[in-house]
Amino acid sequence: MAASAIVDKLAPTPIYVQLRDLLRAQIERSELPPGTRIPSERDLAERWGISRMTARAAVTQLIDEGYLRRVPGKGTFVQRPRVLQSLQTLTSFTEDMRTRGKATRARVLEQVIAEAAPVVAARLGLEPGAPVVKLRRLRLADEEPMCVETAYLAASRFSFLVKEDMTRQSLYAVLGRRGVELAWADQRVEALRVRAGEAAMLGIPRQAPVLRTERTTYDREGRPVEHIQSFYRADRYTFNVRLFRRR
Amino acid sequence: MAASAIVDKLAPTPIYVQLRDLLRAQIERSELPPGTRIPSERDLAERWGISRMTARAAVTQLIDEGYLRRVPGKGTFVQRPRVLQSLQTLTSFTEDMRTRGKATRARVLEQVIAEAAPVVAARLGLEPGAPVVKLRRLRLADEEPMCVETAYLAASRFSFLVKEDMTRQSLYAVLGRRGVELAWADQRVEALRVRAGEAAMLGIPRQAPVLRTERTTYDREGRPVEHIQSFYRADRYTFNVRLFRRR
DNA sequence: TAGTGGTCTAGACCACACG
DNA sequence: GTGTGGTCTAGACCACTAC
Repeated sequence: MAASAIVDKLAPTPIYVQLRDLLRAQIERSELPPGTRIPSERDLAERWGISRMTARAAVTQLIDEGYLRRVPGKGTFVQRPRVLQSLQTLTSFTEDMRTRGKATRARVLEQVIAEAAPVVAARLGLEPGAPVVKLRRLRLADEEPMCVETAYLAASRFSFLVKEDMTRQSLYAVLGRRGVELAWADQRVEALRVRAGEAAMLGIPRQAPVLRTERTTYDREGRPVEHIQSFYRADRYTFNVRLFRRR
Repeated sequence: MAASAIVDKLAPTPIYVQLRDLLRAQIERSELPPGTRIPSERDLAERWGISRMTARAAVTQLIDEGYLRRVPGKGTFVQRPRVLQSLQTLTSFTEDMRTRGKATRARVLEQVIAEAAPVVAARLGLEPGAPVVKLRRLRLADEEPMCVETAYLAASRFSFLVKEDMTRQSLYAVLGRRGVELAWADQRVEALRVRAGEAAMLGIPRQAPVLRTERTTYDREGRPVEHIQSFYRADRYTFNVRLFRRR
């Protein structure tokens, strides 16, 4: 590996970001195959004419991203690629279906301001009966019914949602345009026998099993943003996650 | 906050670990309530007689753990507590039930060396037909059947498992004692109608829905360790996760 | 203007791995 | 012993926020 001067100390991009992106690119192009030892932090520093702490910052981020692994006394090694890429877990229905190569559409069943039921209020950190936007949709993937989804959001912050056209748009996309940055969600998944109303809409037999999910999503400040209850057709949908072990 | 000399520079524990634990304890005891600005990095450094970079290391870890949040130009603030604590997601059945306050026990149905079916082999990175440890158990929580679980592990590495008593022990505990460090897992959750055999063992009616999960777990080196298929009683079990949004 | 986090330097000593 | 990552220091300049 030649010490080409790709890292630019005068550029507005931090040096460690440049080095990080460069190393990541090499790993993804398999120039640094899994198991390889990358240059030591001192080597990297000397090669790029930067300090060791800066080189270390780049390496640390790639470790957090799962590309590298440090072994004290031995070196830093390229990890074998993860089966799914990254922890892209919290996704909207639309994003979810897109990665599966399906086109999505929705039939809006309700899009109103309503009073929060106690459970919903608790999840959203509101008083019971507080006004919430209620958005109930039948969601289709490649024109086939996939799930019935009901979303609740505090009307005090998100009343604009009752005026949006929600047949084509992802709720997350709309929120994103309004500057809402979603950060994490707590989700619960269970199996149920379908109820009559949902059975008809989903086009499945009575008594068929459905996957019910309940999700509360929070923004970067830790404020609850939405609470969503969904019923998925069990014959068309599985829920996939990557779990991490607590150190 | 008095500058009591709790941080010990001569102790074997790194300074930033001491400061991190101290700050985390204050947050968890609500001495630093959500929204509070914690002292600036320079303040912390001066108070504890350490350098700013060291103080910063402590803060950085608490940010990764979700306790704090940096706002450039303003300060570092305590995050509101997360509903479930942390990302302790990848857990064994035993660990899972313990956090719900239930005692666990297992009935071993099979504990043998078998040939890997194609699906299992693919997940474990083996050739079809390669020898695997097959461990099939009925798992009870407070003496009530909760799930039927079948675990597969490469016999080349884990043949010792056929000799372990698996009625009381967590598989993860056994692996841990042998130096296997689990890191992450890919899991799939779906809803199904129960099959006759499992219905009888779980003590639920035919046609009842069950939650089927399939999990492949990897160690810190990224090698697949186990592949597990489980059927959970839908009336007794829900699957909970915390999802994170890709930045 | 003063204070904050974001980045960076050029050193240092330590425990651990390996030959 | 040499090399590795793990930790730590005592400064520095920057962009941003708030007053």
